[in-house]
Amino acid sequence: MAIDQLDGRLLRLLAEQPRIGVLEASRRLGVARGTVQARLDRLQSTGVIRGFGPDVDPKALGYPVTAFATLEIKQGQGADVRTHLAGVPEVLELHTTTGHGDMLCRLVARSNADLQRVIDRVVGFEGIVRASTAIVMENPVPLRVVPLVRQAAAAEG
Amino acid sequence: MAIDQLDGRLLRLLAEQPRIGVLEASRRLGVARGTVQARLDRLQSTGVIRGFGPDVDPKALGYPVTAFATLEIKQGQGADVRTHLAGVPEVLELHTTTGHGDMLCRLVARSNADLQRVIDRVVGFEGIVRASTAIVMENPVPLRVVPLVRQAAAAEG
DNA sequence: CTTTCATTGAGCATCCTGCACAGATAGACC
DNA sequence: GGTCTATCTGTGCAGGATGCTCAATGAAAG
Repeated sequence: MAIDQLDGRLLRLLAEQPRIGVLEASRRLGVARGTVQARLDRLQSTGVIRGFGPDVDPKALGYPVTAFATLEIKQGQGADVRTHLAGVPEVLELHTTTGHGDMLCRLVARSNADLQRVIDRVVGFEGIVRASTAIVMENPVPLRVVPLVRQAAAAEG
Repeated sequence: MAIDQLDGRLLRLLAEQPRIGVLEASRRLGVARGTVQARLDRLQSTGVIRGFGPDVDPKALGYPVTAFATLEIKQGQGADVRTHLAGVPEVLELHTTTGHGDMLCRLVARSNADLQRVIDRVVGFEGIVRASTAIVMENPVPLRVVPLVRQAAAAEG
């Protein structure tokens, strides 16, 4: 579970050049091919690397609008709401949280007008008491893990 | 930019079996290898597929706590705040939004106590007026795009 | 009808993968 | 010191995949 420097370098290398193979990675890192293979296997079996799924851009799929909705849930309706939201394709992510709301979800839509339709569908469920939506205008920091990987590797010496 | 059924099936296949190659994909989809190769090239050049970066789990890296922070920014300090937050490794994502706050960011931390340190670092910047944090308890719907891909493919006939 | 484009199937040389093996190195432990 | 375990290294091999090209087919568009 601990990440050492070599793991960190490997992860960063994969993040920047995802299409390189094990052999090429071993050359860039200056280690033997078997080592890279073993590290990769370990990183995957320990769950550090969940997978190599394609990183799909919703914008390019025709969903350029992103929003975050904070939902307030009626007591005891959590499970039903989760099931309901999981059935909405435009719900990309759902978290239950502490704080003012009970849930936070990430939505996408084809347009601002379409966002209304999505929100109506999301909140059109009896377990949801209230929803407040924040539309994303800019995304100065896209989802990233490289800085975290660097820090985790440094922490382990 | 439009996604047809074959693109949709290819994307879903890649999402479920990320380690298969072009040849294996062509077999599963029942099309020629060159077709898969051409589709993949097109999906990447049009930006639908941003890449195949490793999907790293912060929890496995030692950061099991996730939180969302809504930030209120002093007028005209946006650029500085963005730069500041981009320099914090635990900030995985940052959006500027409409609504009650001005920015929304995703944080991770090593523990609830560590989260305090992260938040202090995040808000320890003069451009930030106020911050409210929601700690994630559960993640019933992890980040996903497959349902969206299915819908986008269906919409294009 | 003609043009255009995507798909197909084939071939080729090169390269990579998965696996195995023995030797070297380092740390933990008694 | 001696021993054990784990990791890294360098090597080899067979099988398979990749990137590329080509001509032919088919279908849709003008």
